Amino acid sequence: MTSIDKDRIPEGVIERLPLYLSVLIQLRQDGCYTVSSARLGELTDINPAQIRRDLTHFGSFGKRGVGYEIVILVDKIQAILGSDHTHRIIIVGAGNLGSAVASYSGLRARGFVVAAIFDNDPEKIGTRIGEMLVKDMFQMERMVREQEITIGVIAVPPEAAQLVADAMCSAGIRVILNYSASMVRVPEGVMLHNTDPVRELLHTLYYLSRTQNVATV
Amino acid sequence: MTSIDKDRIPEGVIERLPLYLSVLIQLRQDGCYTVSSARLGELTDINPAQIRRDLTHFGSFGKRGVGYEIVILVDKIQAILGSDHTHRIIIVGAGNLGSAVASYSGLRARGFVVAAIFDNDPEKIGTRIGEMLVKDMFQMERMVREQEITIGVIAVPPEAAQLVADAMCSAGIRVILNYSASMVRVPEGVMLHNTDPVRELLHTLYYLSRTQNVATV
DNA sequence: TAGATTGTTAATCGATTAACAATC
DNA sequence: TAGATTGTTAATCGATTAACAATC
Repeated sequence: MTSIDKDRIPEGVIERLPLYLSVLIQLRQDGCYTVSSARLGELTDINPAQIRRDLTHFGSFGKRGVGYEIVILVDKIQAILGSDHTHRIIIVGAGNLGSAVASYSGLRARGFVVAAIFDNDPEKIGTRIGEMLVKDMFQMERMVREQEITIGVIAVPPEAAQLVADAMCSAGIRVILNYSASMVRVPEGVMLHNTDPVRELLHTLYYLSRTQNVATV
Repeated sequence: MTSIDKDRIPEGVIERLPLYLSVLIQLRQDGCYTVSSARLGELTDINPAQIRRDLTHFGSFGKRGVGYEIVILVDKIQAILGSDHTHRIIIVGAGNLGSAVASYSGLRARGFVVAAIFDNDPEKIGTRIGEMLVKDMFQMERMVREQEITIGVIAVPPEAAQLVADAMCSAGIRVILNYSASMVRVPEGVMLHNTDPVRELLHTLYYLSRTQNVATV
């Protein structure tokens, strides 16, 4: 009835774009030039019609009879997501989890650079993770403000998670990826991803106990 | 039209159950006894009507005019998911990522026990992660078979991920949680979760660049 | 009893998919 | 031209939500 939110994109579409991107980048590495929606569908377990429809929300990037040129599609999706330029992120927590995130090879490959890692443990401050010095937590707010960093990763024990989240929010962080075992709350306007790995295991457990076949995710 | 898959449960429902469970366990810890769907809705950012509807797929667990008794609901959801008993899992990869997963406090709390950690690096084999000895990768298959372990976590560098996945599948692992930066393929019947943290960052990036308000996830 | 909240129906909404004309 | 595959419409499907009677 209204014509206003004509170009609102369904959340599901946005969730699938990064998946397409992963596969496309892999294909590009493998030396492919074009890919059809049918092939993309195989690789992602997503219906080819859906892939085509998802993409048309943003334009028409393919050639009929041919398929999609991979480098073009990569560029387009990156532009849509805003990953066509580098994003600086901070990590709070220099334990195993923080170290794992910091050295995660997928970060750099997709345009994320770790600007700093913070901890409040005197034993960790000053040590190195890869080539990066662990900084004192009290420097976090200033650095986020000064360098206008918008993305923060929480990699601390559950007791400390909410405190860290609060500090991040007041410093101006706009996206938080929370890896701690505890759920945190953030003010309106801050985007929060509670990525609790166990939650996924539990989800899968349901299907395991029923011995059903399920699409891989 | 058909009456056969009358009690098929939508995937979305199963995905939300672990979230309800997390919140309920937290509430129980805080000393609460009952909770209404309205309150659960606030805590999870899910519509109360949806919560009630989700639960009725499995029975009616609440009291009208009162709400849900937390301990009962926790039990019920755990029974539905199959997390009412302990599950043994293995981890392959004893680096930072594997160590982080192994020492993740949320595992034990929700019924998962790390049965073993494997690596193929001689420098790591024999060392300890927490109280657990890192075992040689070549022992993995036998142990999985003998102890009938069904859940495996991949925490190795991307180059090794597919090899590890193959080994797990042939050993009889039925659920794989892949934390490596590379996508793996598994045979039909094995449930795979590619949990690529960067993919979530990319997804969120879209909303960041648009400065839209989005429900937290 | 009055107030609250569930369980459940029915309506809405939106996403997925099949199908096919357009076109490379 | 013939074959392939996109872009797009229209149909289907399923999930979300509002509303309310049941009942604690």
